[in-house]
Amino acid sequence: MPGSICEHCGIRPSSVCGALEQHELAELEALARPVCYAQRQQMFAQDEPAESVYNVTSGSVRLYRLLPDGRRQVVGFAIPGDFLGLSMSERTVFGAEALEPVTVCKFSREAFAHLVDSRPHLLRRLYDLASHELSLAQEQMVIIGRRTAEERVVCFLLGLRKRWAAFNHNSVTVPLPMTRQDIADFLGLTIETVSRAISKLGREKAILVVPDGVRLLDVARLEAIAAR
Amino acid sequence: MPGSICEHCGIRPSSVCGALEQHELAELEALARPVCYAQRQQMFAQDEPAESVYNVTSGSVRLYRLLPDGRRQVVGFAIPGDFLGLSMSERTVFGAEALEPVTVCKFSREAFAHLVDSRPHLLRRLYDLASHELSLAQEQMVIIGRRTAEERVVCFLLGLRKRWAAFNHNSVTVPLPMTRQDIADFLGLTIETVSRAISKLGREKAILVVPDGVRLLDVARLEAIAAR
DNA sequence: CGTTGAGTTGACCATCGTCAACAGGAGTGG
DNA sequence: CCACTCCTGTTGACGATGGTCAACTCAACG
Repeated sequence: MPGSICEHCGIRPSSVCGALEQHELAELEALARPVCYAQRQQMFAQDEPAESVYNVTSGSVRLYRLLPDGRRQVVGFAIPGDFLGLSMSERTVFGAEALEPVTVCKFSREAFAHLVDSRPHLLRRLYDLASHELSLAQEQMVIIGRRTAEERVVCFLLGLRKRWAAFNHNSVTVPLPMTRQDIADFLGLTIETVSRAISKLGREKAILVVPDGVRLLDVARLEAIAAR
Repeated sequence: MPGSICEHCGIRPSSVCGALEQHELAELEALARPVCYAQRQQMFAQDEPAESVYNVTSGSVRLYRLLPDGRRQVVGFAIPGDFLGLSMSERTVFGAEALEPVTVCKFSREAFAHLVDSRPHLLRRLYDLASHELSLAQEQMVIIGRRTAEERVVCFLLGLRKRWAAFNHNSVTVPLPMTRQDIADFLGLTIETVSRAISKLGREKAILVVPDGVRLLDVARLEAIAAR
C-alpha cells in the first residue's frame, strides 16, 4: 500500500517530507530507498560526485571537512529528521560518517531534484531548511571565533539538548553519541581541552557525566555561561 | 519605461535577479526601492523585526553578530550582487553596516516573499544561493576552527580576490574596504594579530600593502599556504 | 597645527595546544 | 578466569600561538 511507510514515520513532522500532502508523499516514498549504516561506516566522502541525498531516520551522523594535512573540522552532526543534501551541488562539500548504527531514506539526487522541480512547496521547504542551517552555521562561527573553550562546550551541550528536545528526549540528559575528538573538531578545540572543560563543569556540579552523555544539573548556570 | 533600469543593471547576471525573464524583471523592479547608505551607516540591527530584504548594487557591507558582552563576529561581507535576506525569518539574525557608500535595491520582505511564491524559479535561485552560502559558511568554520592566524589571513585575501574577480577587477589587487578590526572579527583573531600577519606577508614580498587594499605579489606562495 | 581614528609594533602574558603518562572498559585469546 | 591489547578519555607539565596592554606613526580633517 503506497504511502503506508512514510505516513507512519515518526520523524516526518520535523523533516523535509513534513511539507508534503499525502499523494506527494507516495511519490516521494517511491523514490526512497531505506539504507542502514554500521557504526563508523562512511556514508560518503568529501569532494566526490554527489549521487544521492539522504534523510536520517535513526541514529546520528558526523559531517566534516578535512584539510590536506589531516586537520579536521566537524561542520555538524545530523540527527533523525535531518536532511543531507541541502548544500550538495555536483560534488559533496563534506564527508559523512555514522556515529552509531544509522538508518536513512536514500534518494537519487537526480530523481529527487526532478521531484523538487515539480513541487514548489517542497522546494520552499528545502529553502527554509537551508536558511535555517545557514543561520546555525553563522551561530557556530560566533562560537568558534569569539568564545572561550568553556563557553564553546556549554553552548554545544545546550544546543544539542535543544535539538534532542524536538523528540521529547528527557531534556536534562543529553546523549553524546560522538567522541570527544568529534566534539573538539566541531568546536575548534583539542580533545584534551574539551575533556578538561567537561571535567571542570562536572567538578562544579553543573553537569553529571554519564555513559554516552551528560546530565545537565544546573541549567541556569550553564545558560548564564552561554549567554555571556 | 518599465524594466529599463534593471535591464541595464551591471550586477544582474551575478545576482538573484539574474534568474528572471524580462516580464518578471519588470514585476520585481516595481517592488524595488533604490536606497543609499553612507559610510558606517547601519542598514539594520541584529535581532530586530526583518521588514526588508536587500540586493547590494554598489559598495560593500559588513554582516555581524554580537555577543551580550560586546564581542563581535563578522559573519560575512556583502559586495555588489549579494542578496541580504536569505536567512531572515521574522527577525534579522545579523546586523548590517555599510563599509563605504552603498546603494541597494530594497524590497519589502512581505512583497518579495509574495513574488517568490508565484515564481518557482526565483525560489530556486534563492535556494541555490542559500546552499552556496551554507557551503561558504562551513568553509569559514574550517578557517576559523582549524587554521593558524597566517593561514586565515591568506585564505581571506584569496577568497576576497576570487569574489571580486567576478567583476573583472584587476585580480591581483584586492580592495579591502573593511578595517583591520572587521577582518579580525571575521577571522576570529585580534586586530594586532591580523596586522602582524599582513606585515609579515609584506616583509616576505608575498603581498604589497596599498591604500585600501593589498596587491598579491606571489599568488603561488599564498596558495601554498592556503592549501596546507 | 592640534585632534582623531586607523594601523603598526613591541613586551609581556594567558589560554589553549602538545606531549606524555595513566585509568578504565570492551573485546580477545590462552 | 585472567592476562593482554586496544581504544577512549582523563590528567599533568610544559610551551607556543595568539591575546592584552601600551606606545607610537601617519593620514585626514577641521
